[in-house]
Amino acid sequence: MARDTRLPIGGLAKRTGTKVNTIRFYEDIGLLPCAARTASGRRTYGDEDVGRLAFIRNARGLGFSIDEIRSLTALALGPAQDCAEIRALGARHLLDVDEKLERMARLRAELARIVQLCDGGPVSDCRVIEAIAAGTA
Amino acid sequence: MARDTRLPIGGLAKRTGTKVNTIRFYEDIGLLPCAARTASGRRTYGDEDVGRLAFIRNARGLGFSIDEIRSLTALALGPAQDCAEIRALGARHLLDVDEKLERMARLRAELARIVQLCDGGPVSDCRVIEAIAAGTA
DNA sequence: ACTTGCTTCTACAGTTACTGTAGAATGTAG
DNA sequence: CTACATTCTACAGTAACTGTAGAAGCAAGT
Repeated sequence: MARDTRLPIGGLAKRTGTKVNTIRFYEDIGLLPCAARTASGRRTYGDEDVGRLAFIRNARGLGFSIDEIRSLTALALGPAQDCAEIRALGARHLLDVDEKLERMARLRAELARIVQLCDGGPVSDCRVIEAIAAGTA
Repeated sequence: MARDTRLPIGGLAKRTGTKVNTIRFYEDIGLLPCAARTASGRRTYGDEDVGRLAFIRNARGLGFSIDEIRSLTALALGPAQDCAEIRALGARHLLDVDEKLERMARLRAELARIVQLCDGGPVSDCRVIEAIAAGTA
């Protein structure tokens, strides 16, 4: 077992791919508990902190908002019955993502169409501006 | 010809599906020119303003940033040669959108997988939290 | 004429999730 | 012992709005 793997904030940052300021920010808003400090007042982190921050970063990467992550961790620390709520939160988020994906796909098609309007034609015939102005239905 | 179709800010807002505050915001940052005013100091808008705001809203809907829209309108008002630049801007934005789409699709798959972990199993076996914490590769 | 109620005015604070900067102190390597 | 890197706190800035406060203007009903 690797004991005494205490990291300074920069180490934790490197380990989790997070910026130092972001870690302090998470502590400020209570997403991370207050870190332990050295005699001189510097933050030190252990394995549990690495795990918790990794969880946060992964959840953010999955598109969960900070408020959602707050719910998620609160539920995770709560009674086992709340598992249903956890799943519900995930499912709701999945619906959001699907909706966003659909909108983006439509946007993509429209944008491609508009950019095509320029392709190969003489420069003076560019209709991109007009196409955008005309609206995307 | 419909002359005298001057609108107050609320009318323009309704016509273009924009909030009143947003219109003022666009004026503040110079995206819209300063509006004409009535004797008592209220903004009035004509057809050209409707068109310009519609263009902005459509471009925003297509995901262009305000800075990009600034470039677009500057180029649109410039010499015809800049059409190539307009197309380039659109193409660049299209690449961005494609990239975002890809990332979101991957995220969607991972999220779906995680939510599945709960489905049908007993409540006490929920692994959503662990799955998120484990990272998404 | 008067009052009610809606719209508009300016100006600024709040949102989300960070990122960057200033200035001081502390830690580390040569 | 002297650089240089890291950390500390505290606050300003980012994007693109949204919301609020308090005052003033305007249109309609009585």
